[in-house]
Amino acid sequence: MLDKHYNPGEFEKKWYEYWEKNGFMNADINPDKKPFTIVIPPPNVTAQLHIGQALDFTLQDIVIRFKRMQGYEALWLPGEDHAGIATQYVVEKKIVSEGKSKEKLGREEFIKVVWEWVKEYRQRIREQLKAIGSSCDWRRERFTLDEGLSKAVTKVFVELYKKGLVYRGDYIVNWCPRCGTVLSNDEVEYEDVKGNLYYIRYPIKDSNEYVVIATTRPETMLADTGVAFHPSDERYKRYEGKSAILPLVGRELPIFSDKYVDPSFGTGALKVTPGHDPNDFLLGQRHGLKTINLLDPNGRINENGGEFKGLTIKEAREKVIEALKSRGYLLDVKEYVHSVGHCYRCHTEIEPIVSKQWFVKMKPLAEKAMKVVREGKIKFYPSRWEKVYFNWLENIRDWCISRQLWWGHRIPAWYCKDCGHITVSEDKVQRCEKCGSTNIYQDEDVLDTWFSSALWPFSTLGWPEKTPELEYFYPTSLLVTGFDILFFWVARMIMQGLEFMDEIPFGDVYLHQLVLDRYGRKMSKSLGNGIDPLDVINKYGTDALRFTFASLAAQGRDIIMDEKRIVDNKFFANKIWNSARFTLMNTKDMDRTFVPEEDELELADKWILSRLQRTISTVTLNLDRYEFSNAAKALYQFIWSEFCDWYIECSKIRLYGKDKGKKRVAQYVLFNSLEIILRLLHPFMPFITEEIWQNFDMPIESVMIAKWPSADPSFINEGIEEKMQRVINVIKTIRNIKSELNIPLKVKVDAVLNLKNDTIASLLNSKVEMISALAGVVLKDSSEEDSRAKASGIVDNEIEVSVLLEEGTNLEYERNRLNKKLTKLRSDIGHFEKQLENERFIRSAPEDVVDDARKKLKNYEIQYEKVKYMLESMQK
RNA sequence: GGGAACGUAGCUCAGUGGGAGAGCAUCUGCUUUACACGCAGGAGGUCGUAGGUUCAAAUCCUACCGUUCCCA
Repeated sequence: MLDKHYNPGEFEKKWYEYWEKNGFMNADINPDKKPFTIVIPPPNVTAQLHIGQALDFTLQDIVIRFKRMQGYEALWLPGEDHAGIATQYVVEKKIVSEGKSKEKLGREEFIKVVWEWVKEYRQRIREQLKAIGSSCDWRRERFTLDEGLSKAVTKVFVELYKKGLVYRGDYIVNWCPRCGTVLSNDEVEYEDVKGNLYYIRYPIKDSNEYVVIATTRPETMLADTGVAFHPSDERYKRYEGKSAILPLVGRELPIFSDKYVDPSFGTGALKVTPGHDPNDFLLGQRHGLKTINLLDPNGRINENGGEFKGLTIKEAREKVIEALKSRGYLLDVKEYVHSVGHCYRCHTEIEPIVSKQWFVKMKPLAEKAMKVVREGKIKFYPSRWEKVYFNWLENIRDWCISRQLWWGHRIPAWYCKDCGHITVSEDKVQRCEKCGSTNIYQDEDVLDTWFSSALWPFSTLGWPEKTPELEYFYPTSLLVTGFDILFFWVARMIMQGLEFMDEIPFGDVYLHQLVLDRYGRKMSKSLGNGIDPLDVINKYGTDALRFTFASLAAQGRDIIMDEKRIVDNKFFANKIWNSARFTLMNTKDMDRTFVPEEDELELADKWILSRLQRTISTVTLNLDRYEFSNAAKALYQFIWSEFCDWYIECSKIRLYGKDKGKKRVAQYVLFNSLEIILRLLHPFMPFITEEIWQNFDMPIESVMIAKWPSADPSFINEGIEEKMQRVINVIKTIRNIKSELNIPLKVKVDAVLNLKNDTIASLLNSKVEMISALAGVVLKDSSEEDSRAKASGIVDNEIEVSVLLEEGTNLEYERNRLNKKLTKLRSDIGHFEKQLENERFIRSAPEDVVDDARKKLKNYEIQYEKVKYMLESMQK
């Protein structure tokens, strides 16, 4: 027996264990079934899961449970990501707080400590995934640093190198001084920072003239190798071809023109620093300028900085400004807000530097990746993301993949100290492949984490081995992730899938929103506004959280997460719980083998079955389109406003009545409706549906492996729905009248129905019991004379209902009600009269629209007359 | 500077050419034996602004105002 209140904490864990023990979540190669595969976006092992990931995994689980019930061999492959830079950062922070440092520990020891961290957090993540209800096949769990996956990474690197798509070169890259590594362009976040614009005088060689240059980063002047202006800028034309003398340093700088320079910025003259600015780097390449690197690997000014050697960037800036000022070069300082790149992991300001790094040539890969989306082989949901995807790929630049970290896949490249040759190989290299020397060493750096996650859809299935799993489950069916990693991850998976599998990695990409707090702010540690999914689960239950996610997962870009929404859905779960409790209480004695004949079904039975079929098709259709919120809304509306509010209430008459034959028909419909509801609801609310299912002693051992209901159109009956709606409207009209007159619903009043014809009469006469029970009335024969005052309402053109009033009832309320109704009808009539008076409307609008307007006008006119008559007869 | 969105009831959002919708909040009345985590009934919007297209615009077009995100 079910408790009066829904207490999710009491059963959630139990059912997850039950599913796991019975292997319901496992997927195996099965030639008789079609596969449906999702690989999890592997969470970083840096921390436990946050609410955004809870959303991500909930949506995946909804789809995977749906597909599993539909009969697919549904594989949801779980795993975690080693997250190179991020994990190294958090572990480093931890050991520093313990008074240690990674340098003191050394590479090998440090990596050991990281593995300990990884072990702990992988376990935490697993537990959280289970708490959310994720039905993953845990036997297939993977980690990006697993042996097999590492082999895949090496193979991809080597093959791309052989194809010339991976190369090593000097280029301007983003360097994070805190992490001590370079980053890819995509790992840099730009932010407006308040700074200054410094106006510096650059003397012209062999003259008394000078140009003034404005810069936000005066310290980089030490590495200046040119001065530029816009070709059309008359102010500087005469200096073209001359040289400027770099203050403090004395180096000669060629002066030249280039369209890149913005004449309206600062003074229109630009100092060019190819070694420390990405745009200047390109400019320098175009004009053959020297590139000077100012920084040593520790982030301090090197010998190229002359007197400033040994200082950090920040210190150097102050000293340079001081020197410029004291030597008369600094003319002005103005406040200025400009955009500065920050490390996406530790938020330190990044330094553009020129350095030798490994890159992936992106253009050829990008072409193919665009093609498959253009041809519709990969579909984005919502589709507008395709534009963003194309925009990025069209402007793509080469991808810097080497990282100066210890934690990650070591770059499989060996340098020969004798001949300088680079040997790139999948196996450990002992001698230089060119000169045979053993005087070689492996690259110290590791690969960007995203380089390995780009292979995730096939490396997790066994690639580079030709496994049967790969054959069966690849390409995967769906990828669900946040739009924030569209470039980092989604696009790169598409490229690598096409390059190495010769096939797309997935057919559908669903990009969900980001979860914001209830004020629409991003959740962050510094704001302290993050929501821990486990807290929510403990408070309201997993199913309430999951249903909330589903309801909010619409086409918008954000999800505003207000705890109130979760509370609402906990109430919904309680409602479901109690409808099941009611059903259980009232079907204990039922014979489950009994199936009623069609003519035994009452209006309400046929109605709920018809509505149920519609709900099945609505939910199925919307899940097929990944329209989670529409599916959730359809379920909410059906369960609460139709099944509970109307069907259960109607069924009570028979369930509590004496007629055994009628009772068992109601039991049949009630039980079977609930059973279908449980199946439909299961992907959204797996725990409560399982708990209820098990209480009903169903023949199938878990709702999770029950079949997804398929809509049976033969049960859909518009005529029945319309009839039921009219009965409902009668009841609502009576309730409305009573409420306006302050008569409590349960106080029975006498009422009379005025019906236009026999068809209506026979419909309503058969529903007298229902109307009496649900509206709280005793229906009187309309032919009987009754001198009591009446309060009447129009249900529609053919049905009028009058409540007979006791002596002394204040009729003022009733008059107000009718007058309000009259005003409404008058405006309705006005609207359609106006429309129909318009000749052009009659001429141009489709016939059915015109007919419809005519019909409505006529109806309103009839009703208007009736209400007017009612009012007049009350006046007397 | 380039690109993508968004602006509808107090809040969160549905609604892609034919009379403005939902949930929550709010108001009123109810200890109705599944559920007060409930039941019933109300009130609440010139659909950001201004033009245009159309017989007809929340919906299509243009401009503007406001908000957000991505890229440089």
